Amino acid sequence: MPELPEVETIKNMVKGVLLDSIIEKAEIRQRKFREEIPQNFAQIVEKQKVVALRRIAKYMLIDLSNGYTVIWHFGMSGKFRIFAAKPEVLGKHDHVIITTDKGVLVYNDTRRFGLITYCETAKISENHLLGKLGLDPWDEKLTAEYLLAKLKNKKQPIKLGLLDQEIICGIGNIYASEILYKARIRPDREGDSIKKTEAEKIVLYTREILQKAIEAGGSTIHDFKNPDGDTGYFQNQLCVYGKSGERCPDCVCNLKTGGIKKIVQGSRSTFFCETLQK
DNA sequence: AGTGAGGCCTGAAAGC
DNA sequence: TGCTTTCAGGCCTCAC
Repeated sequence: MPELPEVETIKNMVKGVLLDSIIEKAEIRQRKFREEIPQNFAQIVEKQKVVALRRIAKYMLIDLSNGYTVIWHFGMSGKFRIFAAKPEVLGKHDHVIITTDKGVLVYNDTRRFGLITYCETAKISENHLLGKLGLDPWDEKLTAEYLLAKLKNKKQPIKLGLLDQEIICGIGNIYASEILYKARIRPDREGDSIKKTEAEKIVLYTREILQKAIEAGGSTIHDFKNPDGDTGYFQNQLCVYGKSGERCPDCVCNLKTGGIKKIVQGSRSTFFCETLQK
């Protein structure tokens, strides 16, 4: 579920419980996720101080005082809740409970597509999960030229190019549709058909949309909840995602054209306006 | 090498 | 009402 803005929201909200705290206990009630939680996970993190919280792509990183970093991914349905003390009653999918001297984090992940592991902080760039990731949206190396070079000879639709975490990392299915809408580019265009001015728009709107989404606390389409139990608000600003048949906000045409279209690409839904996106 | 389909899991919502 | 099918903010692996 969570894309970059939602992970950023989660990171900001767990700061109070995690940053500069001492991890007293890591209770693992379920180990089977996208990767199994390592057997010695609790041993690695317990009694350590949290020295930094970071986000890389859709991963949250927790840097510990012993030179290890916890790598946490939320998959489609992962979420935290924050408590002052461990709740007496836990839910079916409350899989991991982190107790610090500042509070308790309960990790709930219905579908278990998330992932929790660790690696040496110094070796993050070699990590198999993090090492191959492309540029962060705000990396200054992300330019129209970079994007064009990555899209060269790509016959894949541009929408799938935006979802490719080895090009730009952090964009997910909602924001890919939104970015292409703002850039006025049809999602089914071949990657290598993108012109320089269009690549510039993609870079610009990637940053703008993700930034606005972070400011709104992310998007809640199905069940995203931040650690306070609240939904995000960016869904109210979405232009096309999930709105097939409706009129897009900037459209000059009428509904006789059928409104916003939904197509399937790479077995995921894409939404776009046939009138405005060329 | 690059691409598309299928799979991992569970539950909500839609369809019949 | 109840059963079946479809779909979901991600990502990996396997065939071609």
